[in-house]
Amino acid sequence: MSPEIPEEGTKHAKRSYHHGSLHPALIDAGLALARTGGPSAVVLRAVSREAGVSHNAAYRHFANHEDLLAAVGERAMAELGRLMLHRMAGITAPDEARLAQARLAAIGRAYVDFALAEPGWFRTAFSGATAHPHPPAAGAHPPLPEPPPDPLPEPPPDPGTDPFLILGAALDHLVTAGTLPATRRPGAEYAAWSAVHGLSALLVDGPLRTLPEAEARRAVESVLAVVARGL
Amino acid sequence: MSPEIPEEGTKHAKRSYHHGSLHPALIDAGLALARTGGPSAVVLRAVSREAGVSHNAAYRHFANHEDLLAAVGERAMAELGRLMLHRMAGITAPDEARLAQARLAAIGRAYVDFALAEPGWFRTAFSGATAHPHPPAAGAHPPLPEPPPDPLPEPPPDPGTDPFLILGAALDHLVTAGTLPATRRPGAEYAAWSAVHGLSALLVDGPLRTLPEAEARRAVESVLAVVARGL
DNA sequence: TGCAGATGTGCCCACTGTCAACATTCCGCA
DNA sequence: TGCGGAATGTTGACAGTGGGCACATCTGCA
Repeated sequence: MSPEIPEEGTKHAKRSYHHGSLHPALIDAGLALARTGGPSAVVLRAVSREAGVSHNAAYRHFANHEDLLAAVGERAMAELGRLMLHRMAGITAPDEARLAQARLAAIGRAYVDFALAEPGWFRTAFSGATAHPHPPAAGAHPPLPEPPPDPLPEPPPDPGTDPFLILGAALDHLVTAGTLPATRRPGAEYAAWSAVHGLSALLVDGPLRTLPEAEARRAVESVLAVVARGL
Repeated sequence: MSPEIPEEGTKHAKRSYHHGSLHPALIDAGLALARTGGPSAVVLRAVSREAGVSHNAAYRHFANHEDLLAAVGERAMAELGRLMLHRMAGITAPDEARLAQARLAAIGRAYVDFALAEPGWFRTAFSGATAHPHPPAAGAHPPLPEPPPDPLPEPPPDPGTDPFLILGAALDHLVTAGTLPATRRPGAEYAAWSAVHGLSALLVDGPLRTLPEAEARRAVESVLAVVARGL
């Protein structure tokens, strides 16, 4: 209304009408809000406010609220993938077979640990409409062809951090190490992923939410053991 | 404002100021809304409208929106349990061992089928704060002691329809049939439940949402096979 | 230099959950 | 029988939400 002087940069130093990089700034702000409050905290207006911009500015970068939430969820998913990779990298074993097994268990543990340590991000990662275009994939995975460098503004945010692909690689390793019969490889990710994701969901949001820490730990190991035996 | 004649019963016949049984009516209305729209469709005002009552009337029966949603979720959960029981009842087998195995598979299939057939209810059942007081239960389940008939207005809505308890009974059956070593019984529900719940969540809301029907079927069987082998 | 498209702002709307004040009805007790 | 308190429903208001529109401001390219 009144021609008040707008305080000259309320958070970000140089900002005169044009933010410069609102798109990533909005995602970052959303990620911060999602971390503590889950997907429902990723409120368009709060995100815009956090980015030092009026609501509605976001509509220049995202089609709608759902679109923004999906972008934030994708980042949260990548965060999960990053933890899986990190844990996997720290594993050593006397032979290839045991290495492959230990790695599978490690990424499984990482999955649940992430859900428990960052429930806000976990919920957000799976709340969005992040419709993975995972094709049937009932066969073997070639090592990430990724033929056309599609001209999207955002390069697919680290294709290496996709939890599903990380799991697939771990299962492939199990095959080459001779631990998993090749005939059982197709579809194996469904069982492994489902078990670990289900436990995470039940512990974070579901009826197992009240399980005491120690019992939860035991449940994780129990689930991992069943999967290892059953694959 | 103006003293208009209020149409005399807009849906339920006799209703003059007092509804008579608003509490269950609200839950029923919520259940109907949840079925098609999931938990986010269980809107306080819409539910009240559906029950033929002004918004805010619900506050005489539920502490807040979350409370109502939890009640609706509990009913949706019971619906899931009902399907599991129904499917289990239809199973026959030449001997006890195979019967127990087939039953376990049947309730697992029922779980996923329910999620796929009634995604709205499935989401609602697990969205609410229905904090099951499932204690550690790492031991054996005595056959539902249920000692004090607690004076709650709502008798625990059919204790027999609790999916978790149904699963526990099926696993117990596996033990008595000699298929599952008793030493492996503790914690077995975690693996079984997690696998089936995880697959459901991934198929309904998660990255596997775009999986074609046939592939989804295959994934279910794959997951069930791994669990059966791994338990 | 000028102007078209990109980006950000203000104002508006319908809708939501929740609160407080009020109206109506029911039930137990005299 | 009657009456008063406790349940139960209603009305109106509030702040906060996602979203649409017109307009302001800036940036890059001819």
